[in-house]
Amino acid sequence: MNRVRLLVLNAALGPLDYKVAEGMEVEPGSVVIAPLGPRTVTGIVWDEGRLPGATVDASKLRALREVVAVPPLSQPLRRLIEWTADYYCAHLASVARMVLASGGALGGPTTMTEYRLAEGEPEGRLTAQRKQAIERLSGEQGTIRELAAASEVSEGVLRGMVGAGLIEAVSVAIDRPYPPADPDYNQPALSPDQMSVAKTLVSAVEARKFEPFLLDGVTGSGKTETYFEPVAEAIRMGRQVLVLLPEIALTENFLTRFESRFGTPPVQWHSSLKSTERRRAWRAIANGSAQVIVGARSALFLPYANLGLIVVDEAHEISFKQDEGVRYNARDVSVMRARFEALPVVLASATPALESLHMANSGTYTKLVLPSRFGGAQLPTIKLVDLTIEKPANGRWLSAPLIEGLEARLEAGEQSLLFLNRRGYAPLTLCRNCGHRFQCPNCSAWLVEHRLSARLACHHCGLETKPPDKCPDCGEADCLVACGPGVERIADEVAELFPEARVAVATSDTLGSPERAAEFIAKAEAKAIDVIVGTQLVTKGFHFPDLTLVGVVDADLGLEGGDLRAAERTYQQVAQVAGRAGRGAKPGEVLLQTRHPDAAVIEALANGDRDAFYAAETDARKDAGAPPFGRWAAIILSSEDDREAREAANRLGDTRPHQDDLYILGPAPAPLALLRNRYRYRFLVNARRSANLQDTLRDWVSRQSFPPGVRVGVDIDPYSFV
DNA sequence: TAGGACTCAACC
DNA sequence: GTTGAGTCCTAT
Repeated sequence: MNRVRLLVLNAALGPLDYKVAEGMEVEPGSVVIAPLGPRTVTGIVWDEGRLPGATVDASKLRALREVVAVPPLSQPLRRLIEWTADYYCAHLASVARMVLASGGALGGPTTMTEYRLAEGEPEGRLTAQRKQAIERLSGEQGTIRELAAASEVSEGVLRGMVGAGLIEAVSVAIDRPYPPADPDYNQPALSPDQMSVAKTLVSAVEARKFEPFLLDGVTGSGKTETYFEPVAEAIRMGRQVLVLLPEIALTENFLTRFESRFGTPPVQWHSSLKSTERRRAWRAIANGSAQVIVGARSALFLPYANLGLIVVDEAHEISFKQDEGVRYNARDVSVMRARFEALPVVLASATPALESLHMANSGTYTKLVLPSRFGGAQLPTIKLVDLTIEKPANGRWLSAPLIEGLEARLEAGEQSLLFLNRRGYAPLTLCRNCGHRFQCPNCSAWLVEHRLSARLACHHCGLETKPPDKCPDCGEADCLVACGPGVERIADEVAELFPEARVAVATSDTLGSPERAAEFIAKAEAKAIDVIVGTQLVTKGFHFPDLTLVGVVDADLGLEGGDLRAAERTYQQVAQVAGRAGRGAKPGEVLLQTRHPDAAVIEALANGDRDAFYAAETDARKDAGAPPFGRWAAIILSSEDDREAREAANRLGDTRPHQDDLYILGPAPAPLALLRNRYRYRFLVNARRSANLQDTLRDWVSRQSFPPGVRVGVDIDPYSFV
């Protein structure tokens, strides 16, 4: 082969042809560096004939610069890249970028220099900056850039400290191997149900062929221990396993359980890995030496050398859907990857997405059921508290029955969990004098007061400001009033009601890092916390045996807003958080505060009638032509200039396709009409299953050209409708 | 008339 | 996406 076609890692460029230099060995999947104009680009040698484009005259071809010293991307992975780009209307280059996630992992040196504080007491006087660095960097090691971020001191100051001997350089080998996991380290005792499910999955791993499973097990049924058996089998066979988790906050719990089963923690992959760890993990994954990889959705696209099993835990979680860049759903792409790689994939959940359940019920997925809790624990009883009758006091959010429940648990020395899916103290802050509402300047959203960090924060763009002393509108001092509850406010209310109770707030603000999550779990397990007040972060994964009361502060919250999956999400969240109660010997109780006790979802939750909920939801989806019976897509146009965005959207609207199997709504201002300083307009597309949705959208959007400031994003199977 | 702001096409 | 070339404009 002396002429090759490259997929170059540049979204704006189509495939480019090159000639292979004399003596250079390439094959499909080879990662190469190619000259491009005065620059170079990274590219992947692609299969002949699979990247369409005009053929360039041989005389114009330039020679490839070099072949990067990493294993070529496998054929199944190349098919997955093509499928993902095609299905989600994304650029091949953007998908390929996710595979080569860590540019630094490609070639490069085998050792890296990291820095840490030098041993011994620093001598002489220290500047404030240096002092701060010394205080904050204790126990830290990383590149100068990482240390600068950790200490909030500039890189220049740190380099100066290296020169002064206050910080020392350490050489770290990138390819040092991970300790091997022992499949027989600690075989747990499984229930008969678990054993039968485990056996099925182990055989599937041995069979080395594509088979999707829905592992449908009630909360506390021991799904993790069950799927550890096929994981062990894959390790014995020398094959790799990928376990996808929806949130980093859940990783800590998983790591502990994994280590006690296999004797060593798995390899981790997530966005906050340090660059050295990232390179190390990437290379170990690509050369096959990493055995079990636990990661967030981005781990799905890594170039596994020898994958034998994929597990998607808490597969119903919407955080598997990526809402920026390539808008893919890791749950669905996992199944496709398993298909291309010919291996089993397990979607595990206590509250499966309707789509997954539908696939299982129609026989496309093999359904495995764990119907009861492990160790004889009972599912909790669920009671409704009708807030229209049991009204909390003015400015309070906890009803009398819930307060009584808390009191009883405190007296019995048991733990309680209050769930409210709202971070911060209050969702809205206003001026009592003039009514001024604090709004994010970059987004159409209120600023949320966070008292723990004394900030007003926008949950959409990350803006944080100090709460002002006086109203910016009318100038009145000390006039800020909080409107509505957030978890911090609920925690305050509990502290006022029970001053002796030890209350902990559990949100991404307080448990953001693995260390803090671990600290929280340790404290909760040691019963150093009486009442946990948390957001959706506490709805899954946690296992506290003495937690016997779960209070859902506002069961209706998820039903508001125009989300097409609102009912399902409410059901899942409440069912999951209810599942935290009574996981040990003592039975659990769940109190749902609601203003709509007659709503179908709430009734199904109260009666513990999952089938009724799914049946009602199935009917509703059928009527609406929603998944799995029809399909949705969104097109979002955005620009920093409102008029430009609106005009582009209107022009696109004028050329909309007219088809019987496709309904197009819009354009309309997106529910979040301003996000990160960009004005947004949206189309919603509802398609029958018979419609060729992607081709139609691609054709529609590509016929039009947009001004450079306008971004057009296509979202297939959207979850977020903002 | 040098230099800045901007547009545009090519990159294999 | 990035770059260099080309065009137009303006401050000196």
